[in-house]
Amino acid sequence: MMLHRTLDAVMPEFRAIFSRFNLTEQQWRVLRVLWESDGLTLLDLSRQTLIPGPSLVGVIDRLERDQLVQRHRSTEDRRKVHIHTTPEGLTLQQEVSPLVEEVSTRLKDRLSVEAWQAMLTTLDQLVRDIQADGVESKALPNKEV
Amino acid sequence: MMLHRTLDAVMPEFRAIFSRFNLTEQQWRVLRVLWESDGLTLLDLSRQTLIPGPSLVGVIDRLERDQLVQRHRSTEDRRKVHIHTTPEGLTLQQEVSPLVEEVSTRLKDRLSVEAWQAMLTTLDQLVRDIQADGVESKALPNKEV
DNA sequence: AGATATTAGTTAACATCGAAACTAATATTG
DNA sequence: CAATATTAGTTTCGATGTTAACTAATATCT
Repeated sequence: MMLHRTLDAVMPEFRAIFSRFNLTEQQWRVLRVLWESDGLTLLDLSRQTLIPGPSLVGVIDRLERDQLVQRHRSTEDRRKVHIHTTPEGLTLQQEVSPLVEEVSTRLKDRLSVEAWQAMLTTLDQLVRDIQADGVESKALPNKEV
Repeated sequence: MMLHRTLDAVMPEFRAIFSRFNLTEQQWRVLRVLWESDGLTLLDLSRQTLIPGPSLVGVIDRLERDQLVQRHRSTEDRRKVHIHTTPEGLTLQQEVSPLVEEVSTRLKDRLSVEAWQAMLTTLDQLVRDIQADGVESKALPNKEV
């Protein structure tokens, strides 16, 4: 529950930025990843943004509607769809990125470097542990109990 | 983003429990709080569960539909609506609580007590800091910059 | 090859979130 | 007291999360 509370406290600052540019949080997440590695497939995007597949479809729909990205059906494997940013999308990055960076830095500066690092390590450890177990129990679904 | 990732890793274990009893995460949050302090008003519930008001209306609607809680319009201040659990709701607690407890404990045991405590402290500190600023900037909205 | 399984993307149904507006009731103020 | 402000709850709209099913395309296996 503490995690929820923290997100509730932290996110509004970022949303304030996004809404100024008519972006949502996950639209930003998608664009941010695409700016690093353009042409990702939906599945890869889903993994890197932590946005579930079905939701991502809608997010991409709206980004495409707003001319910020484009869908390109793969020619070698026609199941796959690659997402590419547009010039408009790239321009947007130049405007938004500095603002996001500034808020991030301001947040980090509230805490000591050690506390921040310790928290990241702890969270990361927790995630790894759980996922290690998760794989096990998914790999052997019948062996329970 | 690390917070998102952690929630993504942690929550499925709990949802597995809830879905077994046809509960959603926030239905559980509401019931859990009500079991501690019955008859809370919607606003208080919203604050304690971190569920925004408009969403809470729907959550209560469905809990009421499933006979787990009841709405009671206050007589002294007819704007207020108090939410009370039903016998069915209380019964459900007896069944679900131990399971949730068990998973919580299992999660905590993955980490050292110090790491766990440090993380809670850090998150709490972050939230307090932000909210301190937030109050300021809301109290003096024009004085920015 | 032909049936079957798997994968990538999508759609559907339902619940929730976020922001804004709206109603009813109570409080404040001139 | 009447106009106004505030408060509690609700509704609405657009976007997202969850789960399950469904389509199209590719891979596997007999």
